[in-house]
Amino acid sequence: MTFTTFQQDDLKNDFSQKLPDQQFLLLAMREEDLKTADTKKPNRIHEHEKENTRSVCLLEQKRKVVSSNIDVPPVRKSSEELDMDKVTAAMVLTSLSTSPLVHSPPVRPNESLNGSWKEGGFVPSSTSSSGYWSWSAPSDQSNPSTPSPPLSADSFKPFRMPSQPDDSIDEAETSNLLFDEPIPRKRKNSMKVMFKCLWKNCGKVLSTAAGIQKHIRTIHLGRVGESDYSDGEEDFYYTEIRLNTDSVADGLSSLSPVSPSLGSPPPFPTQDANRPETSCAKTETKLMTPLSRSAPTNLYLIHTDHAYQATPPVNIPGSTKFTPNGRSFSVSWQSPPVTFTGIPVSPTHNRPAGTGELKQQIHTVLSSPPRVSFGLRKPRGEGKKCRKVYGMENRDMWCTACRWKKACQRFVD
DNA sequence: ACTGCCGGGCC
DNA sequence: GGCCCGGCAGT
Repeated sequence: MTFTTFQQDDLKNDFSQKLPDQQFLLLAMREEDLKTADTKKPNRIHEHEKENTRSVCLLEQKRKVVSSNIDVPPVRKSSEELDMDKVTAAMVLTSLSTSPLVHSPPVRPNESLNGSWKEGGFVPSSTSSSGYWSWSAPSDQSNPSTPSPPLSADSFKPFRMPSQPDDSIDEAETSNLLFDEPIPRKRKNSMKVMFKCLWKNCGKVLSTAAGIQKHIRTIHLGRVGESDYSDGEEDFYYTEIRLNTDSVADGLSSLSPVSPSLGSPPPFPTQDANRPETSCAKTETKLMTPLSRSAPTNLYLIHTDHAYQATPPVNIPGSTKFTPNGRSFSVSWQSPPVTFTGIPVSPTHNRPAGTGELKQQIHTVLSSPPRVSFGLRKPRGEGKKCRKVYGMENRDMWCTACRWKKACQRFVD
């Protein structure tokens, strides 16, 4: 499997020729978009969980647009259509980018593809020149007998994708969304989706997202009394696991993008011909744009490493590093039956505000426990301290802590 | 430069 | 544990 890195300029032009034979997904965001997303308070993701569904719907809608172009390749979209794409893409990006957990966008083929699906999958779209969605056409059809769309309804999973509903999205800020389709289509019924707890030393696997969330909530987050309440934090600590019963690893996952200019966390789309799913890794920065589709046998785990993260990124064999515009991110993958897990970053990180520069990298890590990085140092006390109040000359009046150059105990902030 | 205080050493 | 201080980092 290979991924290709595109520069911003590539996206503006027809880059279809540059597409590798394999699937890939490329998502581009404007720098402003990323900044916007970055400056949002992490906690906000917890405030709009109910918007998750909306995010998913938007994705589907977006996908629909894509598919609509499939059969009409070189035809340019109408301006109205383009506008809609813009809006939709912006909304999707925004909502997804704020989601710490990157789940692949569920898409219902029947609805989103307008019946234009062909057995082989997507047909190259000419819309790439418009900076929108673009799919690469699979070169072969792995399963002619199953002319179903790559994305099946039964694979739709209501992943929670916290979004920010009240954040108006400026169409003008919408950037490019480029998708690519995995070439080979996978057979249905060969995958089983499970949810694995990423909590350190846990690894509990449950069959439902709700179950794993509840598990995390009650067991790890200690929210016994509010087991029914979810603020989305538990999303950070579990990942989707695809258990493949098929030995053939023809599925590919796509990867996506990143803001060429900012190096945002690339959305991570993976595609499953039959079971599109979303595998999302949340990041507190909300920069992650989780547009993922998974190949039947692959599950990607995305991890974003911020400058403050203490743990260095882990690269595993079969990974690729992108360096769009100097900003890099890497993606790792493996063939089935290996499972990728997106490692979420705790939303509770102590992160400096206004992180304009997003030094981010996306990594896929195998079975990595959730990593949580804390601020190295607690915020400096702002109030008066013994030293200031009494002065150096009255050092004997200082509290003990101050005398010992420890955190002041008398004038606690 | 000043200040708060962490991390660590010494007793 | 008490005491002290080098040094980092925020202001």
